[in-house]
Amino acid sequence: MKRPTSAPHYHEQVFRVARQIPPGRVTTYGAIADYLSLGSARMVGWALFNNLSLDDVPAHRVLNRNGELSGRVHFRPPELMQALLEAEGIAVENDQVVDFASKFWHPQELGY
DNA sequence: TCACTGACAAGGG
DNA sequence: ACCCTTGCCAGTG
Repeated sequence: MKRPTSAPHYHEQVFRVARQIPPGRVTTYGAIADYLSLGSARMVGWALFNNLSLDDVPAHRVLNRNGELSGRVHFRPPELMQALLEAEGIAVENDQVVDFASKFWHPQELGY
């Protein structure tokens, strides 16, 4: 549902960035929060949590700072998050992305 | 209105 | 490397 948003909505900003995470790459709650100057990484998780139904937002590419799939419990089934990542060629082991550092993508890489 | 909660992060011991 | 504390800020009771 679309609602009249006059004030800056955290949701919209988070989605805007999340949608641009390249397939096969991942980023973190903190990186998105930092890029948007939201002040708190918790806001990012909160935004994604409240909009799980949006299929066009690759929420599975957003991890915590350790590259762990901390948000997997909110997928149905929980294993879906890992499955989506592996489908993009991202190896996951023990709820953690393998070689997280090389897969990491920061919003600042947006064509500058 | 106050207190507690959370898909988090950074720093200290 | 692990555990605990603090900062963060919108939602909820």
